[in-house]
Amino acid sequence: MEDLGWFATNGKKAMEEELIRGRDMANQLLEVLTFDDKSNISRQVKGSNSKSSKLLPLSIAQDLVREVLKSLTNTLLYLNSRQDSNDVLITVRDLSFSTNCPKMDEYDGAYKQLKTLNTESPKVSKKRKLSAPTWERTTSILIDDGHTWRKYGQKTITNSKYLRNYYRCTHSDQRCEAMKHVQRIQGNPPLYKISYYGYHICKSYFQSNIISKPVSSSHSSILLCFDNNISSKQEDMLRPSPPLPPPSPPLPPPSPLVVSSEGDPVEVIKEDHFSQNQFLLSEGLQLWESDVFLELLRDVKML
DNA sequence: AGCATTTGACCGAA
DNA sequence: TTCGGTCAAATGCT
Repeated sequence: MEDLGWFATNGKKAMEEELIRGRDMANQLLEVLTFDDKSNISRQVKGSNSKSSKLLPLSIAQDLVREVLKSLTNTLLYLNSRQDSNDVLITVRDLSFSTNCPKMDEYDGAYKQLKTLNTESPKVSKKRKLSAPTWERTTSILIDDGHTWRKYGQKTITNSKYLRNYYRCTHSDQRCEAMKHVQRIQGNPPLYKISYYGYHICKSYFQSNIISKPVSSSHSSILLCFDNNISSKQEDMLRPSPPLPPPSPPLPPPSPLVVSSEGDPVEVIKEDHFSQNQFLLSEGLQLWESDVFLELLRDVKML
């Protein structure tokens, strides 16, 4: 429960920093979007050997979007990790890019009970999980959430023509007990309900945070743990996977939240068998066109 | 070989 | 008894 103290002390400041960072990123994004692509591309292709110059505007913009999303998500996660955050969930619901919501179990009764189920009975427990998810959202597109998930089951649900898919963090071997359920609740336009249970404590979670490459160096040093939930699998599909760097320096202890860093490709559920973690890479830019994204930008702009 | 997915079976809750 | 969540063997993929 000492985390509560940490949270009370640092939460507000951290949220403030996150929001500021998000605003900065949004501004940068705006610049990129209004940039003359052609001239920019030619300049960059010929151009310097600076790190950023290797990126085409599209990539830059994508990175910025990720940063914005990360920032917003982090803030929401902060808010959502407070006990009095009932109203925040409404905001979260609207943030279709948002992600898995790792929460301290101290804050989350549902998770606590789930954890109890998992840890107190070493034998196989097939108890039905609590109905209250840690985090829930409804979205028309399935966004990579920064974590890799392993599907462990699917069920037909009564009164629903769509299957419900069950996923758990691939790092369950690290005692990471994060899980998520994905169910399509509407066909056309597609609408998915995603429920997250528990939070990530796996290493990759920290790693992804640390290897995150800040677009703007000025705010890159925020030492918070958040989870932006972008599946690495999707990342892999987007960019030929570079080897992960060695584990980075220790982060603050069982941190409340975590930021993952990279890629926000669109996560797509297969129409037919609902196989998860299938992503439309080339459609990463769907983000740009989606109402959700525009709404997101609007929100950031208003900060 | 190692990891992810599929799928039928099992189990507890309602 | 039904339903939903999970397990685990079989299978597929890289």
